[in-house]
Amino acid sequence: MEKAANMLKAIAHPMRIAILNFLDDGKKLTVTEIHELLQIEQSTTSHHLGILKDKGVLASQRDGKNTYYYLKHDNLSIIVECISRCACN
Amino acid sequence: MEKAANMLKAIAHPMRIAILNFLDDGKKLTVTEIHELLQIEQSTTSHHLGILKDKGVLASQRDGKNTYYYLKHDNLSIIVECISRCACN
DNA sequence: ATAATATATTTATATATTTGCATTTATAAA
DNA sequence: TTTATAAATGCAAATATATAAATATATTAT
Repeated sequence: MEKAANMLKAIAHPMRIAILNFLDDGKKLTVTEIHELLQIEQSTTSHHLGILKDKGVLASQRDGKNTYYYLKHDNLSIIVECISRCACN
Repeated sequence: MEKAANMLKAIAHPMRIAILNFLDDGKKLTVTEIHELLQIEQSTTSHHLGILKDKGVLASQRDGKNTYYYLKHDNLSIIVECISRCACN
């Protein structure tokens, strides 16, 4: 329950929800790609990704200079989708 | 997206997840019932319920001296269920 | 080894959250 | 009107979080 709260807390941030939206369908993106897509500082991006990874929301995989981040559990997309729907009224 | 983040942030707390677990299947509980179930202060309970209501997660309905709280959207249970499953590994 | 690029970490500051206690408001019963 | 019960609010201390800037580390190419 504590862990569930920490995962949700990690997700519950506009930037991080935006990141998760980019990572649906098993997509894998690098820190730089995300930092360019979201137009936020590289270090801030890395920090957010670190939080998501630390709390078990994302996993990462290094390939040369790049680190690819992706959803650790496919169904986490459902949460974002579901909350977005609920938020629309 | 901002609102979705706020709803998630409201949910993302151990006590509040516990509250939502009690409120599945359209159940309605009073502040006192929840405060006794969770063994936390009445004011703390009320505060948490206020946050959940303010962010659109719960709704309330007064009946005499009691105020009943319940899920505003049935499918919010899914989020708690889903995150709990993901948190289990 | 050096330079270039991609990530990660550290640090400092600002801001927000949690919690319990004391108090207040609202409703019902005596 | 007074009393009892239920819920909400204001306050303060402790704790946690967000952000950006600067710095550090890792990897590849020259």
